[in-house]
Amino acid sequence: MIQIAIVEDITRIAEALKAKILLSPDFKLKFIAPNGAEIIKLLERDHNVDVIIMDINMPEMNGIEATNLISQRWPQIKIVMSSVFDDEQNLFDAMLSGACGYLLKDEVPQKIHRSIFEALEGGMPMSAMIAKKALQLIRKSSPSQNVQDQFDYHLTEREIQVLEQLSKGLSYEQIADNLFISYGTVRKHVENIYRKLEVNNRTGAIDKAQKGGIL
Amino acid sequence: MIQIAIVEDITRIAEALKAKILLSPDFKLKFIAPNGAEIIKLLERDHNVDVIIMDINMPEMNGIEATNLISQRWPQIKIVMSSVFDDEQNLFDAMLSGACGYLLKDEVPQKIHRSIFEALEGGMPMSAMIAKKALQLIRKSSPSQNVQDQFDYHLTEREIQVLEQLSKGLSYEQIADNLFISYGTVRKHVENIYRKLEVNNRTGAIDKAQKGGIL
DNA sequence: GCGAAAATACGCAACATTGCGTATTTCGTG
DNA sequence: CACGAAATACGCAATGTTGCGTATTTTCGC
Repeated sequence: MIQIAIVEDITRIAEALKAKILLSPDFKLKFIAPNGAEIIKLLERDHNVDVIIMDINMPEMNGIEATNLISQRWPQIKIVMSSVFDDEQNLFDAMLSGACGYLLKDEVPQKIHRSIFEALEGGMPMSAMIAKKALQLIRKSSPSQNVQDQFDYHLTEREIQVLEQLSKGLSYEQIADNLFISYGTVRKHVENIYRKLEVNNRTGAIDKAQKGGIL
Repeated sequence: MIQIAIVEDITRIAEALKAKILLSPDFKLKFIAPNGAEIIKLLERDHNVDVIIMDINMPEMNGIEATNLISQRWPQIKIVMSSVFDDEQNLFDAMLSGACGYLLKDEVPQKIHRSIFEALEGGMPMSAMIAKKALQLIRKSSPSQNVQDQFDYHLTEREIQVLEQLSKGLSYEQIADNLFISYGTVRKHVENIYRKLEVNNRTGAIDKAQKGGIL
């Protein structure tokens, strides 16, 4: 069962979204919050959430700020933006803040369902209009000179997940909590990461991972 | 019925892809071509094709060149790249040539299925690994530096020096040694840095400093 | 189904980091 | 000169990290 949260200030829209999501038996709607501050309070009590659908314009704390905080503190939670705006700046801000996808508000249920699965699989779900903008952005960005083929340190999927959380400054305990494994297991993963990267502390690992294109 | 074409030189892979596509009754496999030159000959006779799944590395005419030609001549045809390579340059070339999506070769049937629909709807279907790269590209080309640069954390010169050394993974003792101050002083600087950046560990400080343009 | 690789988990011990309090000295500005 | 900000410095206690050993369970390809 995939745990979903909706963050949206306009009740009518939140209800519509809820209805669309509940059409599928794969999803459980865990939280509905009216703004960023509220969802963070809820997550502090229980962060067992897979995907958050986040509005951008909200009172109290907007979607960008909230996404910044959440993606820092619980990096394993996937955040998909939902907005009526399809401009470049909002897309940028969303992506920079840690969102993995961006949907416009009038999407049909099937598209929303697919987007949630895509987000979970590490994809980048977007509405057609947004995809067009994203494509333009990628095409505009200059062809990178340093296509320095990354070394393959043979990190496993799980190790990369741990490394990502390490790089955000989370403690072993927080990482264990986020990934639903024990403190001891996190420690073992970290040991293996350090051995593979040939470093002996967190900062060295991050440095090497960033230079090697892992992060 | 959605008309599909496969362009792939390795018979084994082409057959595997064909099998995956034929799992769905929505798709009709119209053409299988071994290279870019061949698919173009076929399209010249009959271009009633909705989506082409195009390999990149092929003899005669590679996928990038072929995509360039096809997207120019039959712009309504959606082209999704398929490759074993997940590097930035190939992604970039593919997007420039007119492809709308990029899949890695080992995708499961459902993902391919979804990707074809997404392509038709104007989306940007990508494998998880590719989505990650695309996200990096977008983030790199960010014009919105001003969003973060607004915040001045009021770090002093000395604090920035300490922060720089912190970010390289040096211990307090090494930093003290490098800056000709005592261990205790380094600690105090670190405390002040963390307070100003509102973090409580080294990695969090580095993360924030990098995002905020301090480092 | 066998075997290898990965993921899970814990204990011990050494060492490093962090938070808080306190205090003195240095330096530039009004 | 007086003031405040910055830099210097140390002690204590709590917490976090790292390295090493060991061990079981799970997953995946052959």
